[in-house]
Amino acid sequence: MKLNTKSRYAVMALADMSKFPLDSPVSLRDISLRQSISLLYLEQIFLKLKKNEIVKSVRGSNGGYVLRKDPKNIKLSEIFQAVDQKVKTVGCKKDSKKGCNGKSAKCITHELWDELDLYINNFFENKNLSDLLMTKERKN
Amino acid sequence: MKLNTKSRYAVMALADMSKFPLDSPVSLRDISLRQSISLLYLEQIFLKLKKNEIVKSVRGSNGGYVLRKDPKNIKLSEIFQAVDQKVKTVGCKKDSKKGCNGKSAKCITHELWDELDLYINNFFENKNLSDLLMTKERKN
DNA sequence: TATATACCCGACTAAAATAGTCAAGTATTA
DNA sequence: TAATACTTGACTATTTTAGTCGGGTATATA
Ligand code: FES
Ligand code: FES
Repeated sequence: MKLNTKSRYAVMALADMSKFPLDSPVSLRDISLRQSISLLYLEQIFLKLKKNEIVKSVRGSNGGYVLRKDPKNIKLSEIFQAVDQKVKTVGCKKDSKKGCNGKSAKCITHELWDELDLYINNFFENKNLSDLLMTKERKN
Repeated sequence: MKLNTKSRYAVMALADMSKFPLDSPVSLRDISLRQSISLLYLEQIFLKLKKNEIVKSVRGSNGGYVLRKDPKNIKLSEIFQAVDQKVKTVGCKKDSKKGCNGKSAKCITHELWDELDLYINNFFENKNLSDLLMTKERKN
């Protein structure tokens, strides 16, 4: 049960952005430097964030990315979905009628993992970007 | 954010066991057949469960494994810990003072991931083996 | 006491996922 | 027109996962 860097960086980068005036573009280069994330990797991530309409891009010199919504309204679940990093706790195909064992019924633990899935997603559903910022004394 | 088979199988196998008389040994071969889990993989898993005193072994013909405690008292967190599959949400070393970026301070998202870590572990802490069994109508 | 059953244990490996990099662009502004 | 910054697809090294393999040892029962 591990969180991957793609999700972690996506949130980190967006959190970085939301500390700056929301209407002026923030360049990936700056985020890369401040947060020590590979620029090329960030580009890959932001392409997805853009496609999923979480940010919009401003090309050219002095360009960068701009948040499309107030940080208060950007839920972590949206971000995760955008970089398509889903929570996967069950062993079986989610829609299939078959179990993880190939048998026709769901296995004895299926319900448990399903519950865990919901539980975790609930966390992401109830957290937004601005929650990250209102902790006491944040710099860097 | 994905659950691996080791943890999933460990819980599945123990849940299987706890449906049988608790004092007579259950062989891995039987579990393997009922739950469609590779026997050799199960052996690997049970070695750890044994070392961590969740089960004890009975060697020889008619042998198998026996739960060391009532299923009611076996928390999922114990099982996960036994097969050493930890939850890892932060990018940094947990005890280190350094951040995931190599800098001297923790990153802007650290607190969030730490909270998530606690949140997930809380789930495992509050579930035990017997919770898996009391759902209506369980066979296979 | 022979034989089958079942646990014991370390080492090994194929395949998949992760965490990036690279190359070759295009658009915009100063 | 030079510099900045986004765009996109393909590629790759490394790590992790999900097992397998081989060669044991202990015990029950026929
Ligand atoms: S996890 Fe869905 S059937 Fe086993
Ligand atoms: S996750 Fe701990 S410092 Fe970034």
